[in-house]
Amino acid sequence: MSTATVDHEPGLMAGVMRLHLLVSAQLEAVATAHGVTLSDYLVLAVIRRSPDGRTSPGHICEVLHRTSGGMTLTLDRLEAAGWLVRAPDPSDRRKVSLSLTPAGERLAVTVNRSLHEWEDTLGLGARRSRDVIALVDEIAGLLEGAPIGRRAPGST
Amino acid sequence: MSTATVDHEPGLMAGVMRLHLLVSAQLEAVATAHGVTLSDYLVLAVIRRSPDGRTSPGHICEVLHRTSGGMTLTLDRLEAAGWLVRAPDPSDRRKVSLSLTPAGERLAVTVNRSLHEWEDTLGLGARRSRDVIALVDEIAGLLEGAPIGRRAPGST
DNA sequence: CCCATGTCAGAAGGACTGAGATGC
DNA sequence: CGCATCTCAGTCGTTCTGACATGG
Repeated sequence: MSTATVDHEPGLMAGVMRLHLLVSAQLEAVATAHGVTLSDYLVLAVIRRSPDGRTSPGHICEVLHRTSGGMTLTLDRLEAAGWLVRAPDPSDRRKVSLSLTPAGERLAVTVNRSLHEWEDTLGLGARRSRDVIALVDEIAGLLEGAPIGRRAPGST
Repeated sequence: MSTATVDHEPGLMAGVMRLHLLVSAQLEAVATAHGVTLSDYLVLAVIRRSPDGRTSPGHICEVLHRTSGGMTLTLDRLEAAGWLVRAPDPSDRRKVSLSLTPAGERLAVTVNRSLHEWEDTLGLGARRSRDVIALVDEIAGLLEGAPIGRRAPGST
């Protein structure tokens, strides 16, 4: 059985899993405290952080790994809630231009602030934070290059 | 309005979010490659890592932040798939004792191995890993003590 | 009698698939 | 004509809520 793997530190996966669960629960809790799911907030956040505060459904699908069919439903819901509006894109009339309403902007900002407060709660000092950021970014970079979890561009 | 917060490194939450999304997608991908969802795998994993390879539904609910009603359904599904069995607990006849079947054990081991391979893929050296583990454990510890996301014990 | 554990039935909410409309 | 972008209709799998049966 010489599977010749690096000897597995018996705690990394367990730790990753534990952290993943914890982070999931808490991010979700922060968002729902403001009346949105984390998924919905992420859609608003993507719009907010796009150039001019505008993007297309397709772009959101790529960023959040969602299908276009599903995204239509989500956008319907968010639009009905008065958090975003759809407008025709002048440059390419196949596209739709999404932007936040004032209420959507407020919500996104509020949730974002809560998330930052949650972050502060952890009590990492500024210096610690910098190390963590570097590590987080490094690992995120590795993951983006990883073989698993890539998406074919043409998601129906 | 001197909210006196630590000045927000403009990247931590973004990084956490990005990492969270990436990790979610990849853990899910690893699990589904073996024909289970991550959620289902986690149930199997909790059983496997319990003393004597046995636990109760209630215990799994606590660990995974799930409701008992929902857990019943999940257990029904996993039992029907032949991955676990329910048995009466001799010491307390209200309880149910869950254990993996050989097939369930095999599946859990296989997925676990894939997760470790995924971890190796990242190419963190053994030394790096140790640092990451320490950090992960530290942050997980902080989160477990955090105010948000606690669960009342009596989840119906 | 009260609490704990688990199950059941019903319902909701979210997301996907495949087909189709419109425009480039 | 082929491709891209988005929408629509139908469906599915997962989880929750609340009521209930059983046992300590």
